[in-house]
Amino acid sequence: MLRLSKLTDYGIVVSACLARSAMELLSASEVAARTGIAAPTVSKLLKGLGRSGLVVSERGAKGGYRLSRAAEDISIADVVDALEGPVALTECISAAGHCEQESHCDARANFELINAAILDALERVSVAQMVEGPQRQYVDLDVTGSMGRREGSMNESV
Amino acid sequence: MLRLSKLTDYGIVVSACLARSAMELLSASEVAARTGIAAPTVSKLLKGLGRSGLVVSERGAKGGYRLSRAAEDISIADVVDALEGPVALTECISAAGHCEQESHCDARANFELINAAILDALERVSVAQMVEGPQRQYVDLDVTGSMGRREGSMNESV
DNA sequence: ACCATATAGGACTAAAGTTGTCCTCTATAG
DNA sequence: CTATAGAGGACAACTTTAGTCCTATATGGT
Repeated sequence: MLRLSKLTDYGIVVSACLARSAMELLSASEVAARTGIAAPTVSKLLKGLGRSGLVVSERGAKGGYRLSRAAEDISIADVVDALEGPVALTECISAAGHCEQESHCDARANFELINAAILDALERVSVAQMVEGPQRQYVDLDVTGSMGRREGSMNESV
Repeated sequence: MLRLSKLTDYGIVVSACLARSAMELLSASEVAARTGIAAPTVSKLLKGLGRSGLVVSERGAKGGYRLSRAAEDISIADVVDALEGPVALTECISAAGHCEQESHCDARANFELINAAILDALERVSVAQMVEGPQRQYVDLDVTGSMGRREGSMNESV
């Protein structure tokens, strides 16, 4: 578990679809057709992404959606944030203090760190990269070189 | 969002509680009293942790639970895994292939990388550390110094 | 031997969140 | 002025999660 909601997952696919068409205006139904996701759902997602400013819309006939900025500048964290709100691994991170423990809760500070690490992982991948295919870059520079262990878990082979 | 279930969150607290008492045997009700979590819930969690081998139990009067190995050797990822199953950010990571896209899904490989990075973050913190309080080590090297970056995250100092 | 205490395991209920659909309103191109 | 397309919100079905309870089994102490 520890899973992204399906809607958010779709949201990333939808964003990637827009990224593929650069700055072209795509209607919600066009996106639905291309991604295979049900039209009303795509519509809902695009509205949500629009509210957060990740995509911009044009109404009326010939209207549609496009990304508000370069796909390289939109991270997965941005999309997740737009659709599910800020990443907060545990309740005590988002909601302050109604935790009976608090006093003897050394855990919290550590949770915040874990949370930050996860957020970092999500920020490090852009929508553009999702379109491009497996990211050598990411693998080489981040997971291997740093994000991971000191000796690099994933591909030492850098 | 992108949140751990509350039960898992409690599970970590329960594990930390056992860690605090070293190898002493604690009954479920004792743990409940110490953590402030409802007794039946604690009981349920301990059973779950027992099934995964993270804690060992002794039945009968004077029975109770204790960690099966040193708290240093149990990571948050272990606890999450025990209680919610393997970390899988998206469906396509755990369940193979019923995704209409698959063909033009460059996303998947990237999801796997993000997933690995998150898993890594969870593996890097032990239950023992949750008890010890804020991890200077981690803080200095990761959040402060870099958190993301190439310079070694949690304990470069290894 | 018996009883009190504890865990094992599973059934079950209630609450909450997630998904997905639909309807009405507004804006724009032709 | 009409067809198309987004905006916004209501809502119903479904799934998951959280928490409780009950019965069976094991063990220590009297």
